[in-house]
Amino acid sequence: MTIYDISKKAGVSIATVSRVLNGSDKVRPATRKKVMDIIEKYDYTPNAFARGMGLRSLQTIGILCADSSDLFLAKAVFYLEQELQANGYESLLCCTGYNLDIKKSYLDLILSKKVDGIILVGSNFIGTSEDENQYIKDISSQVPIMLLNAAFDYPNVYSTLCDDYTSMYEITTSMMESGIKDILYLYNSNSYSGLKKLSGFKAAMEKQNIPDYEKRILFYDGDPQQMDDVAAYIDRFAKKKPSFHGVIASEDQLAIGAMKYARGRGLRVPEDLSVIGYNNSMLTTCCTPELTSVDNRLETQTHQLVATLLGVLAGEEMPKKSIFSGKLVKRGTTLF
Amino acid sequence: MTIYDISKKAGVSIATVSRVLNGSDKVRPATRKKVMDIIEKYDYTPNAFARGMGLRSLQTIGILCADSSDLFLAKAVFYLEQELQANGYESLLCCTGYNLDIKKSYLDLILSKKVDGIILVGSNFIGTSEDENQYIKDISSQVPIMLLNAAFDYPNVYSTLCDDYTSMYEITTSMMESGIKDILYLYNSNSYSGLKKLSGFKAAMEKQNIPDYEKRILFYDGDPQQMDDVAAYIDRFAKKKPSFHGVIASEDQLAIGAMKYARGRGLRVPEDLSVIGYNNSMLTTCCTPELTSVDNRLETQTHQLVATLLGVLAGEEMPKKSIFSGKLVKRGTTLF
DNA sequence: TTGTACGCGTTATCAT
DNA sequence: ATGATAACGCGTACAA
Repeated sequence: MTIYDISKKAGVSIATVSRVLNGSDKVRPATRKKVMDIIEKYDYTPNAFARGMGLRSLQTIGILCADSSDLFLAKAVFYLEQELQANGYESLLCCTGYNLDIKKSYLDLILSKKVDGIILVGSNFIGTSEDENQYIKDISSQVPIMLLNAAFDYPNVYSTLCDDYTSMYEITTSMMESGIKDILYLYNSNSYSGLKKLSGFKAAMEKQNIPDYEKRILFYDGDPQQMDDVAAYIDRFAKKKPSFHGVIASEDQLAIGAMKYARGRGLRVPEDLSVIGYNNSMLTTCCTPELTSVDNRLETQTHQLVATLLGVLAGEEMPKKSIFSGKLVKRGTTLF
Repeated sequence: MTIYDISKKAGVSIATVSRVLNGSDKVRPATRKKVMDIIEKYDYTPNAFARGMGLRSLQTIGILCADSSDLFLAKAVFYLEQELQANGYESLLCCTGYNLDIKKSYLDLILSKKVDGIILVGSNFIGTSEDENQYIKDISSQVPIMLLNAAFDYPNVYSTLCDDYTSMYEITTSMMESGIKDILYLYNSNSYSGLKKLSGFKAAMEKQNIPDYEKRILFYDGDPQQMDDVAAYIDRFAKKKPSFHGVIASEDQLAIGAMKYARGRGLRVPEDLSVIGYNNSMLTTCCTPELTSVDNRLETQTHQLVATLLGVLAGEEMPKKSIFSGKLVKRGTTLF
């Protein structure tokens, strides 16, 4: 069934069928009904490829993320897909892994599929050097690039993120005000967001003139899903480095690892060790006591991101950068 | 840049350019090089829509799942996307939710985008009645339908799954052999897989002639991510119904809820209460003690599913049903 | 080995 | 309001 077949059976031209299909108001109700009847009778659906060719678009957005099974990224992808779906767009998902070169090549690939826009999910797509981000500049001329949880200032690149710096500054300060000044900062990513969090922690420490706080900054280089490895890593650190009575982690998974460490040492949480995670994932309610964590308003972010994208595609001028503040969700691993 | 521009600049016809592009061997090396140089010089990429029209395919597979942020489904989607990507296919992701009518409409939608095949991720796409599954029959004539973690016998429908019935039968039997006969079975889904698990449990119970075991079968109707609600639900059950010293859950999340229940009651796990989960998700290592669970070999399943799909698309005859046995991963919540 | 010409199914631009 | 027709860019018989 093609538009020609329909037009013939309905006794009109293909132009009229096309008008009916695309809801043009310049068609007589009687004609519309006649055409619609035939369309429904033969269960006709326009050919997507031909349609894409005419419209230069298949109403598709490319979603790139390093690992869609990651707790945080999976939720982001889910929200994004829902929002896009609700607005008539399909989602082309592409999991790139964390290697930069592979990311680049996938970006080219997805671009060749003629997507209307590209969403880069997670701050690991943005590096610190101009050089690392060149690949984004290269493609931004072709389609709008949306960044979730990262920021990069460049034409046709739009950023939506949570103010991780301030969140981290505030929770660090809160913990110090509760009396715990020797805080271990545990992180595992030097992504855009990862570095923002780290500087938030540092700023809070310096504000309170905590000496040698850098010695309590610990980078974990393994798989964060291996909680036991995280725990063992902290344990090794604890054996020779300065003591600590609080842990702030850049991710809930790492915080869970810290709780495992505490349990292994016979330390009570939160009495002997306070712990704060980040992302407010479902893990926070899986452990005992439940984990205090930072909610980075992912759903708000994804909603705003898609709204911005739709605006851009409609030719409107949209904000280049949308920042939301995070929110501390207090549970059982902290005293305050 | 179109194929015409390239052909003109290279001094050949578009047919030759097309041949070079598609790796035909019927083109002289010198000509190939000449064309390739121009292509690279102008960074030419064929228009995907026009290409799709000619080939009647855009090398795209539709992946449908109820909720891509679900721990299990997210991992499945991730593995699938990786496998497809590695074989030159893109993934069109579509999250449908659990409502049947919505699933149907999304299926039509994704079909209209001319995907080469459709993967239904998760057993919730298959109902018990013929009527519920009619929508699958309707579309199976158009593209191959791949089922992950479910089975349905129909032309052009291929199933890949784990033998949940046997897994559940075996772990139930194991727990009984360890001395625990009063086992609470906790589940939250009547999907294909959910019912298989349930009958595995029942069969094991009947085999050992356990009286009144049905009274210890508990259906939880809420959000499984709310561990506290699960715990409270079990607690209410425990107050008036027969006692139990073991819990087998159809999902890790429910098992975590059971552990929360135990902690609330002051019961020791596993001394006072044994617990087994299902899916072997990352949650198993987040709790204390770590959760014994069933690994349903998701990666093996996804690998096989994609292999089967590729075979079908290549016109080969492939197995209609691939079943893998599960594997019990013993951790700290069981005595055996 | 290479080129010509047509088909693919739409949308868009003109006339009418 | 409706129709005829020209793009759109590529793949591919078929011809050379």
